[in-house]
Amino acid sequence: MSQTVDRALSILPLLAQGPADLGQVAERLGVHKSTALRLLRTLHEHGLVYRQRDQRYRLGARLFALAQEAVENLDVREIAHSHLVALNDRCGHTVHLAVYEEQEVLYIDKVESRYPVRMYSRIGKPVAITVAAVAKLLLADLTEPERRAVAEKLDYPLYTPRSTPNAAAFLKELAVVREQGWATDLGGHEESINCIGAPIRGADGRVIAAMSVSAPNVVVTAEELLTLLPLVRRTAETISREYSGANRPRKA
Amino acid sequence: MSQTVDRALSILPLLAQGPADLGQVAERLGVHKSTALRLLRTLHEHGLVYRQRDQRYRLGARLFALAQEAVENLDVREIAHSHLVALNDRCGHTVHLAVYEEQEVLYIDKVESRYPVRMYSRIGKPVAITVAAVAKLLLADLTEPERRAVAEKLDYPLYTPRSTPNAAAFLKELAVVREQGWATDLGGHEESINCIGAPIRGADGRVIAAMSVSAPNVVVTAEELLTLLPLVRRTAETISREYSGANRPRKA
DNA sequence: AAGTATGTTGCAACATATGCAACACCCATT
DNA sequence: AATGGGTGTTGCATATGTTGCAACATACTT
Repeated sequence: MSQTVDRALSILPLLAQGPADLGQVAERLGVHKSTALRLLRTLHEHGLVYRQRDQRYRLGARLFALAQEAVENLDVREIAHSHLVALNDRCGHTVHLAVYEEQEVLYIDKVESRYPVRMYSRIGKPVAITVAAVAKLLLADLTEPERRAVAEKLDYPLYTPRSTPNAAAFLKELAVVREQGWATDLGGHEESINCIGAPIRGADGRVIAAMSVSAPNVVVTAEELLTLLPLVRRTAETISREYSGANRPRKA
Repeated sequence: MSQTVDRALSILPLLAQGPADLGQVAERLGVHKSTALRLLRTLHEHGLVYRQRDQRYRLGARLFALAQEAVENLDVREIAHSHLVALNDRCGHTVHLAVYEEQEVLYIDKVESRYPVRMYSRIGKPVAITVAAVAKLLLADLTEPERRAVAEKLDYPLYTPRSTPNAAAFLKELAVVREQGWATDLGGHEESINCIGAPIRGADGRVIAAMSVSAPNVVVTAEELLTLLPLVRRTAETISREYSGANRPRKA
């Protein structure tokens, strides 16, 4: 809606891929060098962009501070955290918390496994949306037309042979998840890693976040992991209740 | 340099303090509602701002993704991480890694203490710059006029009676740190927590990052903590060497 | 049903962002 | 030393894009 701002903001994802110099930025934006310079300067003044000693630009530190403050404003996270830690204490595996926003699912909290073999993931990283247990839970709660719209827009990368192959399969899986109230990812993202997850609901029953427990095959089999399901669901329900209590209906 | 972009970006820190509606944003920006609307829409399209169900705006999820990618581009962090983990394995305490950028010091990595009593800190959070060991190390490496300029611009909050009280004391402390090549924070931020830190240097000898080990009094006394100093310094030097190797002088 | 608060749109007037061309600078190369 | 290509930077005239306005929606109160 605002061309100038639009151009300026387009610089950020561009720099996220790695440092770039003025010429590169200008070229990839399709604008004159002097224009790019002025946009970069403005971003710089706000700390979103940093100029390295070789003159190239990269993303700036203020970005962290902002992301930090943003995450601290998410009350689900605050409420959930201690419960996630408690769950990790009991089972030892990696615990994740994720939300859905603007067609993306992303982790907003994580408690690391106590086992030496850890899976790679990171708060803030977009989740593999077609296979992750938390993604299924969050999308399953959308209305039917929304689900279809999203499902059709997605790519279905075959991380493994067990990955969700296409929109039809994904929609079917979402229906199952919606019905049963929990979800799994059995080797769909990485061959040797399994997850089980449960939804966290607001006072109105809508899914506002999802949590999961992940563990590699070498530590526990999928069957053993599934025995944790009741515990995971109970934890999710506890968080839901606490969240609903804190966020009274119709009060802002 | 660009008024429009400047205004748009000013919205972000504003929203960092909490959700706000259109009117509030417009007022605090000093522009007309319609202008604010268009700026917010642009931010929204880029995912930096999210519109909650009560129509209010808050910071968006893309911000995390960006911050995440930003931190992954910092090669110091990548190189240092395994060494920080190893250090934590040996001593058990919380280990931090921090950098200086644009008048701010911030944590870019952290390995949690193995002890049950943990200190509060978070990657991305700006560091208490006048007292933290890592901050002293990073600032001590600036040129004398730079140090003076920064020292005079800072506030000196008295977190505890042992906090650095003013610019003069801070500059004196920086001189000491610069001389000895390591730094401490003995109860300057929180009464019961002590830290020791060491600098990480690039190929040209300049300090590019700083690391520290922190532990509360109830776990180890300050004297005991200081016995770890040689280990901390060795770790910092190892990281420095590796970093200097990876970043050859005058290349890229 | 009228009234208030909020978000939204179209438009005309102006301010502002734009590309250009010229300049400054750094470091290779000869 | 001097030349040349590469980069980043500045001033300026043009017109493009942004602005505030006023009118319109819409939702929630009284």
